[in-house]
Amino acid sequence: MSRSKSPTTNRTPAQRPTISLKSLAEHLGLSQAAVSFVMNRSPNAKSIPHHTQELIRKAARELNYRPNHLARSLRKQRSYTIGVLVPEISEGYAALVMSGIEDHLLQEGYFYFVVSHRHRADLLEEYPLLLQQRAVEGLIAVDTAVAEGLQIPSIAVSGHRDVPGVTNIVLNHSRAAMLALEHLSSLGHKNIAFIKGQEFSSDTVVRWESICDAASKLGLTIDERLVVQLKGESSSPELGYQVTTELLASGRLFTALFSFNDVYAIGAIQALREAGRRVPDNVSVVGFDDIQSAAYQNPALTTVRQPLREMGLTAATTLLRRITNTTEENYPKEIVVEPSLIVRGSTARLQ
Amino acid sequence: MSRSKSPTTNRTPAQRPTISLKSLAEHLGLSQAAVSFVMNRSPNAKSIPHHTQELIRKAARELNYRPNHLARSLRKQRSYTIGVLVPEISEGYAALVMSGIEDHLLQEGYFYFVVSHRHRADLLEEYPLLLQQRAVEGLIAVDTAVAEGLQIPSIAVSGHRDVPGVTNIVLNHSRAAMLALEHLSSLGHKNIAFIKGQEFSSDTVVRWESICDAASKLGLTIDERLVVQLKGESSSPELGYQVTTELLASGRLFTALFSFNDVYAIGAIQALREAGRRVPDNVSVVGFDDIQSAAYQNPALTTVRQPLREMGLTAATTLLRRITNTTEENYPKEIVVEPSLIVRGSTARLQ
DNA sequence: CTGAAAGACTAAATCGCTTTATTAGAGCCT
DNA sequence: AGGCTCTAATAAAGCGATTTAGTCTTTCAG
Repeated sequence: MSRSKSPTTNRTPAQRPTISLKSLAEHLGLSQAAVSFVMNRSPNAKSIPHHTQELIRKAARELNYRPNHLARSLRKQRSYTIGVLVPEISEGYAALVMSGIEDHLLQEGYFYFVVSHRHRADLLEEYPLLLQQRAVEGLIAVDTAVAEGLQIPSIAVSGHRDVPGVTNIVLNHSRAAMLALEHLSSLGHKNIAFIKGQEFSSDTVVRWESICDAASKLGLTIDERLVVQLKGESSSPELGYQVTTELLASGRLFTALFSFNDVYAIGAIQALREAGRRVPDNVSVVGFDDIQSAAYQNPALTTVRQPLREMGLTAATTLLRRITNTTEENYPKEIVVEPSLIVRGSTARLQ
Repeated sequence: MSRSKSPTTNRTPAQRPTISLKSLAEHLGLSQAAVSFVMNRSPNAKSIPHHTQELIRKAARELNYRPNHLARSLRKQRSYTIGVLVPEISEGYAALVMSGIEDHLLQEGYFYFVVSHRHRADLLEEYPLLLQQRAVEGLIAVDTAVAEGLQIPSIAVSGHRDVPGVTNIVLNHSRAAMLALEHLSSLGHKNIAFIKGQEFSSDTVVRWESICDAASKLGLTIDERLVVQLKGESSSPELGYQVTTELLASGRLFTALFSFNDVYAIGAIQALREAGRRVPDNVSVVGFDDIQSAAYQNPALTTVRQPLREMGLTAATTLLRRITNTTEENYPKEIVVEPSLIVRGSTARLQ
């Protein structure tokens, strides 16, 4: 199959085929058990003399022994694998959370499967089952409403459903809304337009409620005619462009716009610009999330930052703790993380 | 553990614990073999009467039988799992390729592990081995120089190393360079600055060579003093900002800038703007990749588009073909994909 | 009435490991 | 000599499937 060009220069161990415990044991003239004990530094190995242990390790190295993880998982009933369920990989949101997740998991010797459901109900139902068939020890759902009744510890990042057995990692939404509106209000804005998230996004409802709350606390009134709702599966700036165009067409006056997220804010700014409205001179725009490119828009985007990487990290840490803690009785129901307002060039004092 | 609130309303099958083949067989009073035959629609099942088959399937459904994938993999020596090695899970390059990969893999019943090496040499060496221990049937390396001597079929997306056993999926770089330079040249630009990629990026060398080639074909001379090289691990626009600032500080005249990728182009535009140079009036900027936000920059970014999703898709398709084809003798060594020039607002005729 | 073929299954090996229980011998004590 | 403990291991069960090689009926042609 893989005829090596120069069999004499096999530098890396990777080049030689891997060997089973059985053949290693046979080669050594020892039992599989003995070898297993030593390789795993199991307490049972203490009766095996150092000399023999060295012999075993040496042979393992030379014959390139690498235990088959499948067999080990099956036997130990531990797969050291978890499942990550995201709406879509290519979105900035999921990618950032995932990178936080990965940091912790791989460090702890876990691997993970990623599956993206693209908001399809059938996949949303099927994937958790498939993952469980593959013996994942836990599940992290990102921006996804997980079904009830999972058999394994689960974490929802921005899941917003109170499901037994699931730890929710959520942003402090009232604070987030307050940060944004306070900022706009302090700049003198009163006529604020809003882009609401799609219905399938699990953040949509709570975010909107928080906005209404914050507005009333600040004495701002929300004009329903300045509120547009995103529709459709896509998560490209195009959507923000569309709804903003509609908003402009309606003719209602607004001096500020608070978008559901940065991506749509970017589309919105484009639409405003094309309509001859300058940002931030005529309209101030606030985004949400603080994705990488937010800082590099023109103008740079003022936004409510979600600590997405940290949320992923927290998700992973909490999940592993739940997996290794034998007592699952009082797992954390909710972990709240704090937003921060990043003021950049897309907002300015009302003139 | 999971005390169900209302045990009478167990709607979804997910709520009941899964059961083993053994217990299912016992419950039915049949052998495991018989059940296995039927569940897998194996040819051996043809001697089992329809009536019994139905009984088996019914019981499987009711008792929520879901075969343990670990056990199955171990026995069949097929894991239906592949490994994906990326530099970093970010919102840009890797995420797009991954979404292409995922599309095909999941559809075909494969799952995949993602690992990111962050350019660390130890991880680059270790991860392929760990993945093989986990019995992945193939490997896709994205923008990563894979080590030699893998025991499994492997695909490198923009890998640029001629490693036996690896199928390379590469962009037609000479065409890419030609597209960009032709465009700039036709707009009258002669003094073109270049941002070269970091040394660790596998595209860097071939891209630069293609640029030199194309330039000489077009009769353009490259002024070495207008070439800056990116340094450092980061892949944020900040880096592009920095090198462009240096470029400007050097005082050399240039009317166009070709960036290693869109992300750095975005940073570069920022730097140009802050230095009082207008894009595209004073300087035309061409990016590379066509990431999502490229279209929504201000000005919208002219860029050489890499079909990243398609490259991921091709990688997955090719890999699965290699896995299922028993004859690995003449696997494809290289698959070339074509770039396209997306002309937007960041380039203009020299004035 | 017999032998072969078909029908309806089953027993048991196997994948590669972990882990419990057991053993065989050496050394020491009484 | 017999009984202990300690050392240095090993045998074998088991994880949960798949799969090969049967076994026991029944049917049916000759």
